[in-house]
Amino acid sequence: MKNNDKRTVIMQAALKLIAENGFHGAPMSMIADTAGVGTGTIYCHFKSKDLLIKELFLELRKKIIEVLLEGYSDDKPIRERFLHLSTVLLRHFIEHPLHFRFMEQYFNSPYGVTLRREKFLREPSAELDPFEVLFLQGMTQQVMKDFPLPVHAALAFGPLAALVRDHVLGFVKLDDAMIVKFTESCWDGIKR
Amino acid sequence: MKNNDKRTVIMQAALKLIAENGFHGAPMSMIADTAGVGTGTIYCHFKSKDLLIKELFLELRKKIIEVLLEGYSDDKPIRERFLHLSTVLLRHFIEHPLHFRFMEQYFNSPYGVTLRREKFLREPSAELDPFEVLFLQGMTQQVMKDFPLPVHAALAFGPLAALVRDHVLGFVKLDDAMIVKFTESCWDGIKR
Amino acid sequence: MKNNDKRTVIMQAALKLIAENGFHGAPMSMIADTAGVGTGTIYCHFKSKDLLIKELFLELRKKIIEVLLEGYSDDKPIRERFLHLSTVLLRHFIEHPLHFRFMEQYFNSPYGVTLRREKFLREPSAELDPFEVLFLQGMTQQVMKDFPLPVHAALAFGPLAALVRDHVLGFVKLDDAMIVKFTESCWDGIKR
Amino acid sequence: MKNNDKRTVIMQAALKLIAENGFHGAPMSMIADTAGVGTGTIYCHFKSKDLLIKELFLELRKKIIEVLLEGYSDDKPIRERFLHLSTVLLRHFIEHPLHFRFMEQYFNSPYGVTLRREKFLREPSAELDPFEVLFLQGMTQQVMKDFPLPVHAALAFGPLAALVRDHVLGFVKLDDAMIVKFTESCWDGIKR
DNA sequence: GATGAATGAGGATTCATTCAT
DNA sequence: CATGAATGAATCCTCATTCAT
Repeated sequence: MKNNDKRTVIMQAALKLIAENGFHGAPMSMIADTAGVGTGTIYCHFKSKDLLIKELFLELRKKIIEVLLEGYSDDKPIRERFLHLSTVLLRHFIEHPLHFRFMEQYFNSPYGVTLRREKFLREPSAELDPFEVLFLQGMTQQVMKDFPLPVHAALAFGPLAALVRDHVLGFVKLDDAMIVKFTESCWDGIKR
Repeated sequence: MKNNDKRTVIMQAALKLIAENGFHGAPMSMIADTAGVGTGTIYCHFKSKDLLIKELFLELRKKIIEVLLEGYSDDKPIRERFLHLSTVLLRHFIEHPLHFRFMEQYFNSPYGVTLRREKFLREPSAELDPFEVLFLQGMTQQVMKDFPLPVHAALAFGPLAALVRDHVLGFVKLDDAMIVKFTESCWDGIKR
Repeated sequence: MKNNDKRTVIMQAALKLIAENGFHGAPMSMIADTAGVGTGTIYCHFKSKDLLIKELFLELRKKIIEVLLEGYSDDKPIRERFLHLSTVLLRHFIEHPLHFRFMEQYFNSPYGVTLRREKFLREPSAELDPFEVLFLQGMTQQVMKDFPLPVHAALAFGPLAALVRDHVLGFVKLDDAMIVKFTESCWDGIKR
Repeated sequence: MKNNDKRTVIMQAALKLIAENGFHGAPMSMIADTAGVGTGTIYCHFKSKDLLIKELFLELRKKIIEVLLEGYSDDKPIRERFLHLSTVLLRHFIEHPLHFRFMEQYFNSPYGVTLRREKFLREPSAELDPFEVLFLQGMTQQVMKDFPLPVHAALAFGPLAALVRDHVLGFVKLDDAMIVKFTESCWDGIKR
């Protein structure tokens, strides 16, 4: 437990510093200070800065997937499912701006490129994420436009990421009504 | 002419390296090597790395605005204008992947945040970019949904940026038909 | 203990190199080499070159003040006190030529000017150094000429500094008799 | 004449910048800018920065010697001659603070050490400067204390340099009465 | 002679990582 | 496991000097 405590505290510190200052604005020594541990201690838990970042990413992603799947059912209509997923995701990032900022940094960096490349190259048999399943079904049911998956992803996540960024920076204020209208607009983009 | 030659060659080298490796993956020494000049030479033309980056950004933006406004007229219908601007922008980035990658790095960095903040804080009287004018008119004419400008921007640029990123990384292949269908989908997202 | 060892060793190296070659003839890398440590190590103990220099100065000054006040008493006659202070100071520098050379560099640089300015501008209530007290009392008792403090300082320290410089460079050889005669000559300059 | 113009203008610029900022605060490019000439031009007139500095020093020294010898006669009594030389020198530096600051930088640097060493090692037959002649005669006539030349130099120039420094930095204000009293005090230090 | 763009060695500083305690 | 002092490669930038025009 003590072990896990330190580990968690280090990840929190890294999350905060990287989200606020970027990878290069978060030296290991600063992460250690913020976490209240010695520099060397980080290396007891993570083999390198790269791996610390990668693990942090995996954890945040895991959390996101959990949130997305909470109360989610494949039985409901495509549109409803899309709106549910989008809304939940949007709310999650609004509530956890540091998570969003970190993920943004991550994807917009060699890490992210590698990740996407791995995803792109994976076996078709590999597990799909809920959005991918949704898009494929949506096209099969002819409810959604016929596009390659990355295009659908772009139409669905692109606006979301852009909007959250503006929100996090304080350029827009998003209330519930706006969130609903916004996700419906995203749906308008992909629906047939 | 010679003067401008070196300057241009340095900017090209910086563009390439920053686009491919990010700001921190493009040391001045590497830029100099790539440009085939001495390290000090860069400082004859740009006072600092920051200013080199800033000038590069301004140049690329200027070029983009030129391209956007070429053959653009305020007289045409909103939808047509939106499709024109989107298509031109999309094509421009597809043809100049390095420009896109650079702009992406730029916006996703303290530089970009500053820039957006300045734009956000500016006087309402200041000049609007063509997209902003378009959005405002679209709302006035009740052709487009009623949203704050940042939301429209998110719905319009978000997918575009996301798609170009995937294209640049080789995850999608965009032909003309796809481009048309894609930009129309973006329009579907913002049209009333 | 180990900690203090390195710190001391670094300061000694800096003292030697700066005394011999000036601030600009003592790069951090050379100081590190001389001290037998890595370059980065210096920055574990001193935040910057400036601060290393400043701390070195403060340490040397502290040592000098200690030496000056050892066996010094305000009760003795002005002349005797002056001769005591001058002699002790002269001997100290002769025994520690590096200290002298460093102090000289320091005072003849922006550091020194700042220092003198601070001293000049300080509150009259602030603590005076032993020489200043001596000069003021000397004038009150009408044993010394009536001059502003800086003039007395010039008459007292000017020759001393000039002589030590020549001694350090090997241009004069100072034996005990000469030291006595010299300090008495300085007294002749300021006595009434 | 044009030739000489540039040369002079460069030396003036170097004098000003070095006096104000030290050798390392006066890059060749800055000297060129201040002088209103191209960087390369300096090298048409001076083979290197070192030589520019050395020539500047020689010129200033020449000027000083001229001023010292103006109206100076070996026939007058020692004391009068000393007071004349000291006063003239003091006034010269007060009127030309940049000259003083430059000379100070020069002497307090490897240049100065070299110079003094050369002077020290020179043939006894070589020409003596007026002060040296004066000191030797003063000792012969038993008007002055019996000291090696460097000690007399220290007693005579040390206070002067220290005082001018304080004056230049604005720490003392020297009027005519003070100058007289001060040089007499210097004489008190060396007279028998 | 005059120019100033070009050069690259050199200097201060940062930071991921190691290792002795 | 935890620590944090030590390390040195890597980075940005400066500046004396050269040389083609």
